[in-house]
Parts: sequence; C-alpha cells; structure tokens
Amino acid sequence: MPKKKRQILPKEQRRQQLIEATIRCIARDGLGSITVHMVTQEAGLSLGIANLHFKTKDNLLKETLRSVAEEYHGGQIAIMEGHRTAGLADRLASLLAFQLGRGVTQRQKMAVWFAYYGEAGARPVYQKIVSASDRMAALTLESLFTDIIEEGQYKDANPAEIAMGYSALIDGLHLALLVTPREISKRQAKAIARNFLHRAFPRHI
Amino acid sequence: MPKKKRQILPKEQRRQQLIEATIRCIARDGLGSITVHMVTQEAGLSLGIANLHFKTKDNLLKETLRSVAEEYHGGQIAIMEGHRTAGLADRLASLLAFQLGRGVTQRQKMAVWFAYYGEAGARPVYQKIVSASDRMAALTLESLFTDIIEEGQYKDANPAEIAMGYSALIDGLHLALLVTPREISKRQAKAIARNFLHRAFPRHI
DNA sequence: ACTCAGAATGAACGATCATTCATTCCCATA
DNA sequence: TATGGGAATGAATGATCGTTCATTCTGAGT
Repeated sequence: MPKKKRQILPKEQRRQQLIEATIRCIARDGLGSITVHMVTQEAGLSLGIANLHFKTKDNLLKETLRSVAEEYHGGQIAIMEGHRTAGLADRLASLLAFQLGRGVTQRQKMAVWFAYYGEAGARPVYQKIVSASDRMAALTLESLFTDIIEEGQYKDANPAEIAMGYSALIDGLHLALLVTPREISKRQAKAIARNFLHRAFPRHI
Repeated sequence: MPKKKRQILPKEQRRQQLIEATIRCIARDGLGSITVHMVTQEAGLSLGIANLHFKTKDNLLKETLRSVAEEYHGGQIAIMEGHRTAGLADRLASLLAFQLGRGVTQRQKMAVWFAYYGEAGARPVYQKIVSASDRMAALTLESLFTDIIEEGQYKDANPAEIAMGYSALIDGLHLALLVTPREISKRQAKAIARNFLHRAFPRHI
C-alpha cells in the first residue's frame, strides 16, 4: 500500500472535503449509524481531523445539512432568478428539469436529504436549518407563479397554494424515487410533475 | 413514589406495549438517538424486557416500522375496499379525509414514518418492509382510480400515473406538516390534495 | 538551508449502550 | 394452600464511539 504523505491544506478545503465524505457516508450507511471513524477514513484522513475542523461530530452533521440544503434550494433560486431574460415558460421548464434532473435525484443527495428530514421532527436545529433556505425557495417559487398567473390570465389561481402543492409533489416524488425506485422511474416522475404544472398553467407548459 | 408491582402479561400485549413506547420515543428523540433504556423506561418496564420479547433492539425497530406501515396502509386499504357499498365519490372523499385527518397527521405518527424513510436509503430491510404494504395500497388506489375514470369517462387519464402523483403529493404534504408546520396548516393541505383530485376527476369531487 | 506556527495524527480515555443471565417473583393449576 | 413454569428484573459485561492532546510533520517565509 502506497503510504499517503501527510498534506497541509487550507481550512476551507478540508472542511469541504469532510462534508463531502460525510454525505457519502450518510448515503451509504445512514445518518443513524455514522461514526467519526467512517467519515475521516472515507476522506482518507486521520481520526482527529473532524474534531479539529468542526469541533464536534454534531457540528459536522449540522454543517453538512446546511451545505446540502443550500445547494438544493440555492440551485432552485438560481434557476428562477438567473434566467431573468428567459420567458416564464422557459423558466418553469428549467425548474422542473433541475428538480428532477441528474444533479438532484442522485441517490446520494436524496438519501442525505431525507435522512435529515427524518430526524427533523426530534431536532429543532435541523428544522431551523432546512426552514431557512426552504422558505426563500418557497417565496421565489410563489413569485414565479404569480407572474405566470398574471401573464396567463389564469382565473381563481392561488399562487401560494399552487406553490405549496408543487413543492410537496416534488418532495413526494423524490421520496418515491429513493424508497421505491422499482415502482417509479425518473421519466415517470417528470411526467407527473409536468402534468401537475400543465393542469395549473395550461398555456405555459 | 408508589412502587410499581411486577405484573405478568401475555407476550402479545407486552410486544404491543413496547412498540407503542418505541413510537413515542422515536417521535420525541429521533430514531438515531433512541436507546433500549429509553424505550423500556417509557413503557414503565425493566431494561431486559426489550431483549426478552424482541431478541435485539434492531428487531424491535423493525417490528415497530412494520406496525406503523401496516396501520397506515391498512387504514387506506380498509377505506377503499370497506365501503364497497358507498359510491366512488364518497370513497374518494373518505380516503382524503383519512390521509389528512386526525389519526394520521399526528406529529407522532408522521415523525416515526419519516424517521424510517430517512434510514431506508441505507437499510434495505426498511425499504422492504415499507415497499410491501406500500405496493398493496398503491394497487388498491390504482383500482379505485380506474373505476372512477371509467364511471366519469375521463379521457386520456392514466390511473397508475395519477395514483403515483397523488401518493407522492400526500407524502409531500405530510412532510411539510412535519418539518415546516408554520408554513402550512392541515386545512391548507386538505385543500391542496382536494384540488389535485378535482383537476383529475372534476365530476367526482 | 533553516525555522517555527500551526496543521495533522492516532493512541488513550471515559462515557454510553446493547446484551446477557443469575435471580426474583407472579399466578394458573392442582 | 402449595408449587413449578416461565415472565420479569437489573447488575454486570464487553464493545463501540466521541473527544482529547501530546507528538509529529509540513511548508511558507526568511
């Protein structure tokens, strides 16, 4: 075995490295049975490194959740606000493609996401971290839907309610893809989500 | 403190007692930080009782999941098949009332449900337990939707797809009620689900 | 080439937890 | 009332894990 040489790197890089190793470990072994040994070994580093950079294991887990939540919700927001030049219909299609696309629906990411949701009921800290970015994404989505409703002259359409329904549907589809992948394909999931949007905004998608 | 007298009860009753205590513990402290001490104390019994009736802690957790899954999916199936005399529209309404009603949307039940989903990605055993009852409920739902589509002459409606979408939506709404209860009320959740069904089967609900 | 601040290491420690099993005690049966 | 089968108990055990910190090692600055 080629003895790995000890290497010194910037704090931020080590932190990222450890967070990524944590994600892989959670996806493989679950949030409940994760150990500091596992994570540091997965990262190819020594045992003490986790406590050096994150103080405690608990803190490492919190920072990992924050990272995943920001990547997911940040991605959504970027799509909805970034393409300001694009039309509303295009933005809607991009959003759907992102939420059920390769990046987000990797088992690894979904597993981490729901592992934390699972503990959120008992851990207010997790709830707070998720709520923070979740709320921002919700507001952006609501704003996009408001614009679409105005442009399409959809009568009796409540943007907040449609946004909540759509978000719930996407979460539910992710859950189905994670827990019963044999029963549902990504293609089907996309069709279902598209159908939901089509029924709400038939002239846009 | 009134010293509790030791009492001998049938095996099945003790098992149920321990499963219920486990549910309360998971809801309060999370699946990840549950201990045998917690559960047996919550049940008001001695430490060794869990291993006596369930052999291992892991087995107790598996049996608890099976119990919750069967209660949830069994409840759904009972509603859809039990009211054979009732009309299709009534059955649809009953289903919705059950899925977002008092019994199921207790924080306690939802917390347990998602705690297991969270670990399902890493624990095939959990996946298998959930899949088993989930699949049966899905088939029953699909069959109900097939009947409704025929009765209502809904053109181009795919019962399997609508059933998957509806199930995903319900799961997503439960998740929202659990994780961000401030952002969504049970009333809103019901309205959203009803809306979904109304758009699919406008002449039935 | 030399130096040293601090990054990285991992053996050791103490706390926690699942599991065991010798013992206690209940209660159906006779 | 007497009693045996087995349900219930909880102190003890051994294994696992998070955290600490004395020590080693690196590499930028001189």
